[in-house]
Amino acid sequence: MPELAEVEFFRRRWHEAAVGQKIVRVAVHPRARIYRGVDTDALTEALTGIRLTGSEAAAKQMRFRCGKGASLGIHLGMSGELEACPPGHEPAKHDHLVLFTAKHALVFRDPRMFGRVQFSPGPADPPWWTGIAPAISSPAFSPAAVAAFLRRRARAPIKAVLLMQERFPGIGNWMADEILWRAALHPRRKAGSLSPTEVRALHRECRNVCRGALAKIAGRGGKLPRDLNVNIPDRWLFNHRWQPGGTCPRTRRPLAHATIGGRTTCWSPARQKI
DNA sequence: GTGCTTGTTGGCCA
DNA sequence: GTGGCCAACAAGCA
Repeated sequence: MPELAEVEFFRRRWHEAAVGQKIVRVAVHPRARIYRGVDTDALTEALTGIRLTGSEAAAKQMRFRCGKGASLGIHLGMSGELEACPPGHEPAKHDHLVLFTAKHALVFRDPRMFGRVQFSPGPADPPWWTGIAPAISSPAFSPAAVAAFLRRRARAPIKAVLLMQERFPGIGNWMADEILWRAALHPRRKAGSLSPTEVRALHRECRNVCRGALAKIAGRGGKLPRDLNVNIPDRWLFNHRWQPGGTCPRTRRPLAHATIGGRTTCWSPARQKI
């Protein structure tokens, strides 16, 4: 599920519940795949008794700062979610990491375990954080940078290219479809075939969809919505893409589905032409 | 049982 | 060496 804006939504859940609070107990499922490469004993020992001091999200990665600069990294993978439960929460089958404070149990739940926990004990920025590409909202995400990337991936379908985190950090399957739909680009178009005008449209809609999704899903700056996706307007493709017999909210014509770039893709044939 | 699923990675091949 | 494609990872759901 989680792409850029959902990640921010879940980050805020933990942040608002627990920043400033001390972690009094840590519960881990040590053999869960989400800990691949992480020493869970060391993680438990390092986190117990220290305070959560802040958090950030970048692309699909979250970083929770604790104690004197240690970093807990969380990637939600395909099915991960974060929740702030009452402090008496009993970890369930897929609750692979639970941080208990006096007031909450911070739960990382992930049935499919494509997610990942990382930990860096020192104050230095860990490589799993510094390696994230410049945000789509940043000046480094320029039309020229997008054009250069599309030239390098010229033969790949544009849908597949939008999923490449090295240039489009935080974009996932539904956001990629939303961007292409708004830019009126067929997902099978070869990346190298876009005109300069189309590249500018793609760049613009990347920014618009990121900004809009953050505002609707994570309540950007304001109050955090109670649930995911409840505020996404019906004028977005998002609310129509999985409906049986779903229609394009702009053309009112039927939507199409196919596997493109290895992923299920939805588009509006009346609007997005090859 | 079958065939999906909003992510990432490594292996294979052109 | 580069780029593109695909299976694998694991569990739940229809």
